[in-house]
Amino acid sequence: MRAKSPRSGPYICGIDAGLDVVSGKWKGLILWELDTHSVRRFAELRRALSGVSEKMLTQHLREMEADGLVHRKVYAEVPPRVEYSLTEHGHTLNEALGPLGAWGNDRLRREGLEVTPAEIPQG
Amino acid sequence: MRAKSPRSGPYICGIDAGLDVVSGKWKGLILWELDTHSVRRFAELRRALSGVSEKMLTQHLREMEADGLVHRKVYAEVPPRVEYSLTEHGHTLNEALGPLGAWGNDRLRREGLEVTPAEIPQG
DNA sequence: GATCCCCCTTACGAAAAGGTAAGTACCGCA
DNA sequence: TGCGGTACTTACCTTTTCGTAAGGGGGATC
Repeated sequence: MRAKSPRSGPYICGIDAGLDVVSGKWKGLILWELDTHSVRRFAELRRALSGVSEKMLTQHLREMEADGLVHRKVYAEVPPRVEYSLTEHGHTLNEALGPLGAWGNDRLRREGLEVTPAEIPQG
Repeated sequence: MRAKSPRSGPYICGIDAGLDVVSGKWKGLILWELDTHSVRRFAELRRALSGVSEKMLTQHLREMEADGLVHRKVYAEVPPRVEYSLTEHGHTLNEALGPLGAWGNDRLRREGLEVTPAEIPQG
């Protein structure tokens, strides 16, 4: 199921290694969502990331789990219950992305770019 | 020649808008290289980014120019001379990427990931 | 005269990323 | 009995991204 091989070649620098784990259409948002809510279930994430497909969501979550960013806790219940949360590394990564988010907000403002309505998290 | 359409849909948040301009195999490194040397010619960049093809380099530079990150100055000489440098926005973006770079360096260390030899810029 | 350097452009193709749709197995509710 | 909810998996297809290879037009160098 793994769509992203664990990286073919070596990394070039820290930014390269940092960008690698967040490159993915929804990863930044997953990080932000898990940081603000601390614990989220699969369906909650799916509703929060409007437009994401179930396939992409599970794929991204698995990759982020493999990268040590999110923790996945499965309850042996029926119906199934799975809870996602950030690991310590995921939390520090989210903090490291703070300045980039601020820069991005500036960019949105100064270029008058379109932003999805409903939610405009200031993250 | 534009390989990346200026973004189909709206942005979700600042991180989304920030990641959009740096997603590209060599963009982080171009940013870093232009920040440390302030002015670089095409061939200099090509040598610095070992492994990049000319096509990708020009493509990335054009996209970053369109995004207002780099400034492209062409001298009407022969042989042609073109100098690239960071704009103000490119510079602030690079600063905003600092924490991510530090996080990435931590990741490289703690996971013992492979890094390209020769150059290990601490950026 | 041949080759190299400069800064690209173009064409072609492979690989990766992402989207769509359906199926799984079980349960509660009406 | 049928539908919706839980958390996925699988197959198939399109789009995007990246790489390879070649050309181009002039000048300098050997």
